[in-house]
Amino acid sequence: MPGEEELIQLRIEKLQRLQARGIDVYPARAARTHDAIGAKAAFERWEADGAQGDAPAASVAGRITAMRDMGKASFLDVTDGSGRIQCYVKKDIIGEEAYAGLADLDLGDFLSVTGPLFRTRTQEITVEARSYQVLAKALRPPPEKWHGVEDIEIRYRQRYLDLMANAEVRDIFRTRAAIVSAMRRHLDGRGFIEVETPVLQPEAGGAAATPFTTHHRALDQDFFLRISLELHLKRLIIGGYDRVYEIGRIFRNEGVSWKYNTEFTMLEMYEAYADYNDVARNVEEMVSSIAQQVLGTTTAQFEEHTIDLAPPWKRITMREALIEHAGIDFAEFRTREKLYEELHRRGFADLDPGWSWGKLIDEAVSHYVEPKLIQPTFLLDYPKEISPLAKSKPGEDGIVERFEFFIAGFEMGNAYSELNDPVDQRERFEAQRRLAAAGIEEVETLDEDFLIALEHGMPPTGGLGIGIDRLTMILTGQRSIREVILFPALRRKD
RNA sequence: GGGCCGCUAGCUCAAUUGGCAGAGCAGCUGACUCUUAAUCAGCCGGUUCUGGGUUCGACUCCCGGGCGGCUCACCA
Repeated sequence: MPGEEELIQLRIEKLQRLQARGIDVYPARAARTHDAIGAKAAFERWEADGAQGDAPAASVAGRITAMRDMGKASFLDVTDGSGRIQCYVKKDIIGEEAYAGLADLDLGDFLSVTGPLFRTRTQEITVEARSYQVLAKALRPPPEKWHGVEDIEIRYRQRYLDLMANAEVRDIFRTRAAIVSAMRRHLDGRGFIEVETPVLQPEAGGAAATPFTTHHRALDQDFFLRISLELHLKRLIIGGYDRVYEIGRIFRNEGVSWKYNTEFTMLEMYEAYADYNDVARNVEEMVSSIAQQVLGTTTAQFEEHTIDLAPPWKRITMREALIEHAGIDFAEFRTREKLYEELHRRGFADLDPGWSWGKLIDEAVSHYVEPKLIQPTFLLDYPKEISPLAKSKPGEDGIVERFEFFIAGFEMGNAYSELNDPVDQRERFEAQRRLAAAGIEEVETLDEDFLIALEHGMPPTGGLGIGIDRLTMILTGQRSIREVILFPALRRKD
């Protein structure tokens, strides 16, 4: 019979047969004494203790992931969150009726099996079923047992099938959770407090990106989904917390690619009385500590690269890096026009004449430098025009105390000695506004409410943002950000 | 948004030059009381992403549309 509809119909008929026998196919409670791994461990302990007396018994519960029918005995594989355990159902032991009932079970159903543990001839620890209980009937067939789900569209749209079929995928998201957990431990251990700030904001600031907009009906006012966490966290520093962080989702209404997802998770942390050098030390310690806890080592394999995350990481200024990798000393091209001309001469095709000097430098760095930064590297001292929230570097005109750090050639995070001079900050916002009028750059919007906060006084502060998705990519060796986001943004399919 | 590639059974994949749309897994029937990608025999299963066109004949060629991947652009 089976097309999809027929397969579903057959399962519904089985469900109805079970119900006709008075069986609750979706019971509220499950008999369960051990998870799969725990049951095996219990049996091994009993063996290690000399196998005295009766073997331990267990109730295990999980999804039926394989059935091997031998006629008057069957083997079922039951898989739960801990792993897989085999169950042996023998007609002589379980009885005629219960054995016949196996016919109404399907791959994908949830089942609880109860009985003593034993080792089969091939030494596999197995539950010898004395009884079983249906926990939930599945109406659709699971993915194919050997190849699993390979179709990328199914994997993303129906992630549960991907997780069901592909253990490596389950591991990636466990690792992601472990990364975030280790990150919290690191920060909590250093006296940072975790806070939550608004996702819906009247101004979306803290980054140069296009926000999503929405409308609040009761307030009859438009809101933006946040594009960074920065400005609210600084308000908390102003309020008197010395160390704050937030791990939160942010949203940018821009293109998607292997390294950009529409919504992504960022850690931002702010530390009063620290500067960007202090932040850099904290970053390398935190990331290497996370790797040690999650991977058991401070090296990570990413494509063909072995990444060494142990501190200290390389530090190089943007100017030095451009000299080293491109032979351009931007000190020799101090104006926008000269730099534009030089890059144009070098074959940059898509330069916009409206771009600022800083934006042009950024462009050159993206092209010449970033792909070379395979081992963890702090790229220091950015142009002021593209860093409106960072403090100027003393003695260096047009440069601010800012770094981005790179691993495997792409950006992981961004940090500054935060600008705390409210007059300077206002001028920076105004300069952004002028840039927006002159060119096509995405710019920071002026946030008057934030400026008022700054005018109340903010201590010298070091701040940082890290893309958690990207860090997870590095630590799990994944080439696409969609492989580390459970439900990546996809176009709706109708 | 541009370019390139992909879409065939529930899943994983075939299909020669344009010539009857196939296999494995899953499912169904039967055999089998220690199997584990169980095995053996038989059977069922298709809007070939979608809408047009060319042709005696289209999974295959042409045009439009959808979704996805890669890439470029955009983007901290």
